[in-house]
Amino acid sequence: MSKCSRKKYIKTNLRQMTMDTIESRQDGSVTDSVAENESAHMQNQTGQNSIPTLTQVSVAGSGTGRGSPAVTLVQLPSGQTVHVQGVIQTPQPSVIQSPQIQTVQVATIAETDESAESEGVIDSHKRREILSRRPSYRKILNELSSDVPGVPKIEEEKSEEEGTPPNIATMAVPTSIYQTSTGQYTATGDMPTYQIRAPTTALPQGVVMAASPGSLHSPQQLAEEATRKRELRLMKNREAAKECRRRKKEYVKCLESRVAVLEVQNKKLIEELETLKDICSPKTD
DNA sequence: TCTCCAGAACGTCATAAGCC
DNA sequence: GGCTTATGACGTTCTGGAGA
Repeated sequence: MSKCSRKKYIKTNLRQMTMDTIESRQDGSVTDSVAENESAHMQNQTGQNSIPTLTQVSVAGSGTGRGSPAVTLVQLPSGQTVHVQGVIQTPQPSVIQSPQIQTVQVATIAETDESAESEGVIDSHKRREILSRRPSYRKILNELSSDVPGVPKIEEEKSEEEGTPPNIATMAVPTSIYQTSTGQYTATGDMPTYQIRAPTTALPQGVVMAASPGSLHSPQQLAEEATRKRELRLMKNREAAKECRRRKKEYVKCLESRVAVLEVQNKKLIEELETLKDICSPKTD
C-alpha cells in the first residue's frame, strides 16, 4: 500500500467510525457507554467503602455562580459541620462544539404511533442533513471562547486601516494548559501573543484585474481573461487554504488545552471524593 | 552519506455555507 | 440565483529523524 493510499485508508476509516458512533447514539439504540462506564466506575468506588448517608447537605448561595466552585456544608452524623469547597463547576460547553450538532434532537425510543414514526423519519433525515454540514473552526472557536474565558478568539481579518501593520495580524494564544512538543503539559498563564501573516490581498505580479467584458473583442482576449480569472481564483483559494489550515491547527490546540484543563479538573474531583470518603467513613480507632 | 519513512505543509478541486 | 468564502479530500512535495 502506498503512502498516500494508506493515509486515505486511515482517514476513511476514521470518518466512518465517527459517523457510526454519532448515528448509533442518535437513534437511541446504543447507550452512552462513556457515561455508563463513568457512573459504574463511581459506583464501584463508592460501593466498596459503603459511605454512610449524610444527614444534611446544603450549598452556600454565593458559590453557585458560573464557574465558581460552590462551598458545600456537610453535616456529619456526629453533628459536626464541615465546609467543603467543591471543584464542580457549572457545565461548560463541550469541547467539540459544533452549533449544528448541538441542535440535534435525540429521538426517544417510546415513539410508537404513526405520526411519531413519520416524525422520526423526518428527524433522522434532518439529522443526517445537519451532520453533513461542515463546521467552521472560526465559529466553533469563537463560540467556545465566548463561553470559556481564556480561550482565544480567532480574529476576523482586519483591513489595513485598522491600525495593525499590513499583512500582520495579532493573535492571542490559548492561555490555559497546553501540550508541548515534548509531550508535557505546561501551564501558560500569560503567554505572549504572537504574530502571524495574514493572507496578502495584493495581487502577485502578472495577475491583472479583469477588464470589463464589454471591452473584450477577440476570442484570444476572452481566453486570456478566463486564464486571469482562473489564476486569481486559484491564488485566493491558495491563501484561503493556508488560512483554513492555520485555523484548524489552532482549533486542535485549543481542544488539547481543554483536554488538559478537564484532566486536571477530573483529578481534583477524584481527590475531593476521596477526601469526602475519609471524612464520612466511621472512625475505627 | 545515503536511503527510507512518517508527518507536515502545500496546491488544487469540489462543494457546502453564507451573503447580497 | 450568482458570487465568494471555508473546508474536506486528494495527491504531491518538503523536512527531519533513524538506521545501514
